[in-house]
Amino acid sequence: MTLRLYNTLTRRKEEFKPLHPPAVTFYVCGPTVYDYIHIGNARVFIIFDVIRRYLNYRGYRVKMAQNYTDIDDKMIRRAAEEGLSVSELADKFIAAYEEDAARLRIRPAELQPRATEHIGPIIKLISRLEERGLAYVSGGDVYFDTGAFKGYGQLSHQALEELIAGARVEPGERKREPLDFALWKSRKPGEPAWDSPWGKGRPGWHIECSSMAMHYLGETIDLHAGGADLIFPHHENEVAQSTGATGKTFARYWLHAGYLNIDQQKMSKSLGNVLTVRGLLENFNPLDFRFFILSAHYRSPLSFSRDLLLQARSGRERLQELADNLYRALAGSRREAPDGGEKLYSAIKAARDRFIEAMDDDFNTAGAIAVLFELAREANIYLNREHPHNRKLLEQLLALYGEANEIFDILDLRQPDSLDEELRQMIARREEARRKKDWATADRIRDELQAQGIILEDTPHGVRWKRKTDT
RNA sequence: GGCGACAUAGCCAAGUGGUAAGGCAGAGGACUGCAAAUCCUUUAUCCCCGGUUCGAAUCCGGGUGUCGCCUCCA
Repeated sequence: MTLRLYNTLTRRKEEFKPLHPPAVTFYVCGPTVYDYIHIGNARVFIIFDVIRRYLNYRGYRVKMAQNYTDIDDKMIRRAAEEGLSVSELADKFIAAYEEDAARLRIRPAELQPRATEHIGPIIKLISRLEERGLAYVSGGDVYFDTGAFKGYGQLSHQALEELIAGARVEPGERKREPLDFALWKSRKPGEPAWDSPWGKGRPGWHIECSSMAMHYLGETIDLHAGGADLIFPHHENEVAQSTGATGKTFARYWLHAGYLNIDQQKMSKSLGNVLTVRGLLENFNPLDFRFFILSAHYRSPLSFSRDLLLQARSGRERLQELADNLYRALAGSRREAPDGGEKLYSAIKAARDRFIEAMDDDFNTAGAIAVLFELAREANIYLNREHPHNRKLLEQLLALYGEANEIFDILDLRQPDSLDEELRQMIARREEARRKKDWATADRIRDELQAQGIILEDTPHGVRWKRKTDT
């Protein structure tokens, strides 16, 4: 089986062939750290977190870099508003990002470079472009000469003339052609600045990603990813700069995540419909959000609403319920207990194959999740029927869900924790009342427990408790 | 205006030539003192009109609708 993925550059699904397997180099455009991240940002980071984990699962050794843009116009503006220096602002929101990402179970990339810590390599890259006649100085600024680079528009699949027709020039820019973009911006009063061959100034947005990607991952990287709105101009410009400087392919595969929409519209600051991760997590479980994100294909637009998230939660809880029950059953399981025959073992094997098949097809997470649900039904049937349970079978089931969870991270897989002595006694007293058919007492105790966040379920195999999930 | 994506049951959603996965919600049933969980059953003229094909949700053409990029934006 081979992994196929959709490459924005060619607009088709291609077989994934890294340059130096099993090594894979993967660059993801990270946040500009001028504010808390919103749930649309979170979608992108979750998706590429999952893709990266899946590649590792498939035996690749992924080296991932995700940058922090800690210097640009938005940073400068926001810092002024907050009364902070640009670097203080960056520190604040990098810390906030790390907190949010951790709560969403996004694993940090191996490399998390900051633009301001790589001014040297950035300047070197600009110089290379200058030497090759692809950059020019105008005022104190340096611009990329898009007209001099053959192949501009290859990623966004736009003809140069069409792009020019739509392009605008901001006041104060000194570029020759509307599509040219700043590699280096000369210092304005009060702005942070670094020394350079062109005088004091700061890097443009696009050059930092090219520079850091090549600095850490090499001049040709395997995967480059980001949100769909980065295709143009950001990634187009990265292609131009990097290929322009080295003459080599910059990124072999470009992956782009679809938008997360609210009210049928793209979420954006200007529309005022932004929901931050912090705001979301005040009311929702991070795992429900991950599950929600993974229930759609990563390239499709996805609508967000409270209702849809609640729908996702109900589904996720079914899988969580199964996982908890498997662990509970494991505690009382025996090696020689009935395992229901070959049927379930082959169902587990088939599930693993189909899971991989779905994920190999351009990371079809929705299809892969469906496999987990189908196996869940088989597993539930077994859990309801047999007692005690066969240890080996339970272990194999848990192994399968464990593998899937190592990629998706949508379940809490854990041994059941224990209850306080007091609560245990309440349950025992209720059992006693039930034996005496004293339903009033039994129900009163059940209500009391529920008030303390403990939900009781009377199953054919005895009473079972679980903690009420938050939010 | 240019480029592009999408349109599958009440809702979400997978599915690129062989006759519609999965989830949520609903209905009925089993189990249960009740509840919960679970299991069983049940819900689709695949946006419209043409065409190609023995056969199309899937391919082609034309509509209609929604969204996006072309400007900072994940």
